[in-house]
Amino acid sequence: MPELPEVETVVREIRGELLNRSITAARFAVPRQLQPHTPRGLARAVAGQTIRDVRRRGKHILLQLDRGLLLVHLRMTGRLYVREAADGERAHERAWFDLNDGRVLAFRDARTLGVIRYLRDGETPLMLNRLGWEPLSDRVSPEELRTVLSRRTIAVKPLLLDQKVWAGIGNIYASEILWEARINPRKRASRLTRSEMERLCQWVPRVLQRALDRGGSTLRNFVGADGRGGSYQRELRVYGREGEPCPRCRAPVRRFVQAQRSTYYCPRCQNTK
DNA sequence: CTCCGATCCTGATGGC
DNA sequence: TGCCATCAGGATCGGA
Repeated sequence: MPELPEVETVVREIRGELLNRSITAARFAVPRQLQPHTPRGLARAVAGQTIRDVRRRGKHILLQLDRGLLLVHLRMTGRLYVREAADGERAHERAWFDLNDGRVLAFRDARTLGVIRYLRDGETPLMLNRLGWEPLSDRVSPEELRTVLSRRTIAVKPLLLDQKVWAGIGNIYASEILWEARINPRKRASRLTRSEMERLCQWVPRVLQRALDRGGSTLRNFVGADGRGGSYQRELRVYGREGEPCPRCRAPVRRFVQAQRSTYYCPRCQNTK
């Protein structure tokens, strides 16, 4: 599920169910996902604390507790939702936070690449403090972007996946953003023209906001916290559409691999060398 | 610093 | 049906 629009959707869905509930107990199935904590240590740290706020930074979900922050990163296949304890486990659940209203905050993650951490008050790990701009709330000028990109020889598409630039963009929206901005995904970041940087600053928030408005994208039967899933996947312009006509110029969409990830683009309208 | 590739995992899918 | 290769919405690590 999880790029910024999907993570934000999850946060909005679970927020109301978690605010002012307290965690009575917690259990964890995969110790590796908790490092450097142990399952017992983490359970002891959060038990008895009340959830005061639920928010997002980049792709991280942050639960503000009385004395610290519970951080959840969904990575590739993680999902986070509240269910009735009596309903029983769903497939691949890896962590459970019992709430004082008889429900459970469950973390489901088939590939177990997701991460759960507890940060005591004042503790800010590299994970969080290296993150870049928040796309929906930080206004970024082309000049600021140019400063950040000046020494980056990496291609612009993998650059968008670098969370130290903008935090929250993932593989789907990177392709979508570059299609909207008509930028060649292979172009080196430092070589973008002034106009391309302007378009990037415009389209990064626009694409993510539009996806958020639709509740995010749901691919391969993954669903959001409430089990309904978003609808934006139907509106993806190029991602997953190899061979289909570009919605702008009808040229066939192409797929190729950059930094071990698929990139989709239109060779005609994004051919700016 | 920046970069690139390998790596961590499991499950779904498609070809034979 | 079974087997195998490939792919997957992410991020970190080590070496160059």
